[in-house]
Amino acid sequence: MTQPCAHIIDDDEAIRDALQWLFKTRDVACATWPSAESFLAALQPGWRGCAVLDIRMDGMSGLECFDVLRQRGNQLPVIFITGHGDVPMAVAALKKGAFDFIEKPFNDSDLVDIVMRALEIDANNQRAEATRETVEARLALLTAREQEVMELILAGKFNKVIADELCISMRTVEAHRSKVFEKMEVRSAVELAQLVNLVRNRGGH
Amino acid sequence: MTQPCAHIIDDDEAIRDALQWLFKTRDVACATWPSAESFLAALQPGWRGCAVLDIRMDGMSGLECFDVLRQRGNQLPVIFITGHGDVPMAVAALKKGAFDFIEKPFNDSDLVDIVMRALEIDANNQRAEATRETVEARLALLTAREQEVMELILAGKFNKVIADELCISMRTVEAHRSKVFEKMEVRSAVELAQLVNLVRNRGGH
DNA sequence: TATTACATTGTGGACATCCACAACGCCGGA
DNA sequence: TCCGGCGTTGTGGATGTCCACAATGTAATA
Repeated sequence: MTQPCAHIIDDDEAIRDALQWLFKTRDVACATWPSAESFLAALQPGWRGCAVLDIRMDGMSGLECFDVLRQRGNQLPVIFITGHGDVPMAVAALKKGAFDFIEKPFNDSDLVDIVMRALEIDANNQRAEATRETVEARLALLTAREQEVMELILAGKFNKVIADELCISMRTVEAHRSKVFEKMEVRSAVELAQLVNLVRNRGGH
Repeated sequence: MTQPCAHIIDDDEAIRDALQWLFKTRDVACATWPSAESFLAALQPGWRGCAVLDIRMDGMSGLECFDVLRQRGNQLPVIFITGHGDVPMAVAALKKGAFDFIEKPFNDSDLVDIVMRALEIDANNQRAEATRETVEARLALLTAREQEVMELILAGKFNKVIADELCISMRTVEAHRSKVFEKMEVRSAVELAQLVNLVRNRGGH
């Protein structure tokens, strides 16, 4: 079973062990990985928690690992750790969406606090993603025509107007409308709008 | 008239002049301020553009200036510049919502690029804010009762159900509903939902 | 005190939506 | 070739919404 945990990715065994021990004493579940490659190879979509990622590692660097993670569509909060970081690197990492960026040596309690905040954020993300996926799944059930009708419903148009625009009878629109409601599991146009707005809108940071 | 411009805030006159010249040659409108205090004293809500803020200044620091700006509800993109920055400072600034954080000496073209991106972002924000304010203004016209009814409409409930929940007649609900539509300038419950969702939802970065 | 804003309710009709029952043509897969 | 999904359309009725016309009571304000 995959419960939320902090994934520690560092090629230095001493640090992995130290962090593992640190998190253990603070009751934070964690897993350790000796390289970016091993972590990415094991990673499953659906893993929750966060990643504590060392930047300078043999093989793939932490920064590259982060890019791959995001390319795979994984939105896990990532906390970078580095002993040789500079301001431009930190700025670039955060602007790309890293959760935090700290330098060694760091204060243990600070790291734990950051990780716990990251875990909280991820728990929220999980709820949002679950909702999103549910809605997307329902949307996927709609035929092209039904989606077309749905858009016009969401624009607040009357069946009569929709019928005119699509050059079909009002009765047909009603049929599609009914199907849309059924597949989307809503009982009114307003509920539909609320539901669809859950997965749209939230764009453009 | 206040057109979008880059506000350069630096206590070093040589730098102000240099940046002003730089922006002028790149056709980027700008204004200069010799201190955080002078900028904040002149600042009007509604000013658009971005701020290029030196961190180390006599009197109020750039970081403090940023905090005051945000406390006032101003969302202008802020680009920090510093000659003595470190990673934690940069990280803290970005996590608080700074647009960018660069070190001196910096490449002129880089700064111009950053500022131009900031100006773009701000132009988008302006549109979003304008919409938001329009909707908020309409919402403010609603009486308490009307808002109450509106919430139930947005929940997708029938007038009959709303009447039961508020212990009033269906006719009264219809009257409120009508008033809500009129004041919100929409013609259907779906339009209302779309409009209100523009100002809700977009929370929780 | 007179005015105004607000919440409340009723009647009646026009219009829109929801729904059950019924049917036809097209197209792709078994 | 037959079946099933899909888009299409119709009828008719129950239910919900929109709106004009009309009215009453309360509270705050000018």
